[in-house]
Amino acid sequence: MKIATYNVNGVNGRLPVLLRWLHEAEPDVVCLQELKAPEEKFPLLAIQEAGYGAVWHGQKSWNGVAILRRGADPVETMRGLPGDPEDLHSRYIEAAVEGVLIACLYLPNGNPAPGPKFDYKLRWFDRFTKHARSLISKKLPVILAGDFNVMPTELDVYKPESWVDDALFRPEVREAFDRLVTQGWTDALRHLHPGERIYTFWDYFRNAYARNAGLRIDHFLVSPELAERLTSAGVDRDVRSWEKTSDHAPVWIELANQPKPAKKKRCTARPSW
DNA sequence: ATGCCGTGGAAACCACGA
Repeated sequence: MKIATYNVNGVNGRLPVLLRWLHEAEPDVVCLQELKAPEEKFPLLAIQEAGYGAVWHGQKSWNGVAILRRGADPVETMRGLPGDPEDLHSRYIEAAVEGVLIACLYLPNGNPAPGPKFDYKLRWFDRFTKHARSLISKKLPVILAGDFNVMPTELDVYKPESWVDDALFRPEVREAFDRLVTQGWTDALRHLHPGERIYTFWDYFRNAYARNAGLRIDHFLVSPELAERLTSAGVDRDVRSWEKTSDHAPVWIELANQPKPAKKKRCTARPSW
């Protein structure tokens, strides 16, 4: 199973790019962020014609998240991050696909920092971490995928020294990411490519893509049993060079099919009592 | 390194993004 996450930066403005990439990459599941479209303007028909079912949580102008599934509709299990009824941003949606719980998130940017937007980011992160705790404690296969708006380490930034005061790289945010991962999640891209420079975002200006002045901010965190099933992971960075493209590139992981239940073996171990 | 580009929405500029 191939699962992707892609901050499209406007699902309607980006529709030709999205459809071309779906056709070429053929992911089984896709988490989208920054739809920038209200509920009724999600391009369901075009996505269905491309062979995907979808659940989405839209919002006028900003934010918006969706989960696509090839050949069927995802089974939605939650929309909106729990923990604050006052928070109306569409930044979280969750669905079940073939026994895997997929959480699609768009964590707040948080700039300028310090300030109210940064405070909101930290509060959102805290709520998300609480929810992630409840997911991992269920011992089910879970994937947290999306735009986390965090570079976890210096390796994830083209020029770390110029980002230390930024809301995407400040110590509070990196520490929050650490606390989350420490619950038992595996950062899939980093796990399979330790020490490698991997970017998922390049600014539109200053020729960032050509200079490879990038950031790794789109992540896959997988639960322990899925970590064992990881076979590969990567970034479709070429998509970033297309016309009218997003400033993010699609990121993906592949999971081995669930191993068939082992044949029952005679238990040779002694009972512990 | 400062939103230098890009999107969406409202009103020919503004909010927002990272």
